[in-house]
Amino acid sequence: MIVNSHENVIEVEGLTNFHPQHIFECGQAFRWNWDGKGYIGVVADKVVRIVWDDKVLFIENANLDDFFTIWLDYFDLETDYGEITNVLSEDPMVREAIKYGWGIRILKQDPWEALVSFIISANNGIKRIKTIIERLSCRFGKEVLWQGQKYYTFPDIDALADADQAELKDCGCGYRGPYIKETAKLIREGQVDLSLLKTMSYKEAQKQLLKCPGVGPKVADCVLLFSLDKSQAFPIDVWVKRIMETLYADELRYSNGIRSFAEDRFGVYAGYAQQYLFYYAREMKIGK
DNA sequence: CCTCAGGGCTCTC
DNA sequence: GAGAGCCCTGAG
Repeated sequence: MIVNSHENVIEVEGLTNFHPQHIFECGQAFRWNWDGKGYIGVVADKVVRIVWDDKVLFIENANLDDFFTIWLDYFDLETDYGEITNVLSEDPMVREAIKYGWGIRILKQDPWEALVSFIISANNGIKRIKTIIERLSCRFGKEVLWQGQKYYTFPDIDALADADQAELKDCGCGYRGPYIKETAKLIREGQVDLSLLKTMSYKEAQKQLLKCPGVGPKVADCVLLFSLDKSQAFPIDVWVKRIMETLYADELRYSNGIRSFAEDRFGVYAGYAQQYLFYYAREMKIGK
């Protein structure tokens, strides 16, 4: 991996297993949007555009300092996905799924943003999730300008802890409004300390997250996988449930549920396997 | 126009 | 542990 920079654009060469569409449209993050040239996203207080030409990754509006403090980690560029896909390919089902979802990377998002985002995700479609998060950011976040366009940071904890229910409702949160506000208050009061969760075990961190209203096993697993480096998390949504019951019907008959089966089968790579399977299920419209 | 499902959770029994 | 109900919106 060779990194260069000029005129506020980072160029990363020698990268493999990087497919922007699969990364940004697999439902792990909700603030990346295609603008005709690349994917524009807001991470912390930075707006960047990601352009990929099959050889070089361009990160526009970023300097070298940002690259090493933010983007290297955010895009999980130091993880060897070749090794992960090799190991997972021992399972013929996942090997097939990887054909469709190759180039996925698990983004290392901010835990607070991931927590709120996946509370919103409950019983909701990706399109509406994105709309709600944009409205929340627009109303409660801070404005960031880039190339004459306005973007908004994700709301901080105080902003949502102090939000009016009516405002949350206006943003389209529906019945999740109270969950968001109560979760924000719980974190502000220190009853759940997100900064400690990375150093905890998967099970301990999961237990903490489950204290938050609106957070059940699926949402907790998403937060653990997408923001807390818990690669053994295996979020089971309707898509993953369907694809697992389709692909592993026989094995599941003799196992103690999907979660337990995935843990045994995929181990610490369960989260990666889940991403390939989720993408595969949606592409193939399994069960539809 | 209608019905239904969507990266589920909470509450009740 | 099983089941109903849930804000709202896009898809059919």
